[in-house]
Amino acid sequence: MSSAARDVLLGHATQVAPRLLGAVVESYLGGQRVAVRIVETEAYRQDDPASHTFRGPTSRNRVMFGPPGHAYVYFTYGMHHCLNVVCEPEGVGAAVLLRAGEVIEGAGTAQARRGPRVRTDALAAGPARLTQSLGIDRSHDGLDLFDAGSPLRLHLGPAVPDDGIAVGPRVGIRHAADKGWRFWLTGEPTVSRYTRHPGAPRLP
DNA sequence: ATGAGGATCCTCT
DNA sequence: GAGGATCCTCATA
Repeated sequence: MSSAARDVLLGHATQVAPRLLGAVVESYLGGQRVAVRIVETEAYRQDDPASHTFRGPTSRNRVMFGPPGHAYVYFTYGMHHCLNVVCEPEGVGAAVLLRAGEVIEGAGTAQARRGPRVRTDALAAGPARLTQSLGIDRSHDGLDLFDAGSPLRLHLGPAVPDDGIAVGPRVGIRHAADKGWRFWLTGEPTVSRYTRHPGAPRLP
């Protein structure tokens, strides 16, 4: 990984999350090339009741405690996978969930994976939709996103100016739903639909 | 060994 | 806006 990328990823998860907006995830999984430009992210870290690492290392979350720049992929709701970029120094359990993006390469492959009726804007407009378009599952947990030989890579772009970024509460969680740890690019049609968890308190 | 719940999505009303 | 799909992971015992 370049020293510039390293500097970005070593930061606090809430700094890294907005910095990943506009970055491109490139997948060669399944022998097909699909690239997605990220438009929505969420920060998760160890001192955070909503994070998988809140109760310490387990076999599932161990890569979140590893070096930054690797993929943390988890399985949820009995059928969905979600992709995170591990951040902060090794030993700290922190990552950024990639919640939504725009398919910019391999739309035909993404469409085939998602189904023929899915609208173009919706191909990767959600964390599980994004992994499905990219062909990601639990077997890809731990991949180095900054290794030139990896079938799954992350390309950082320039930082987006603050006035192009919106901030709000994270989606689908019970705990710490008041924190503004979700970030998205304003005016993007591929941002996921916001569905507040039934048990979550409202923003002040 | 067991049970509850989950960083979601789709379909239908 | 509600409900079901579907199974892994973790906590408790």
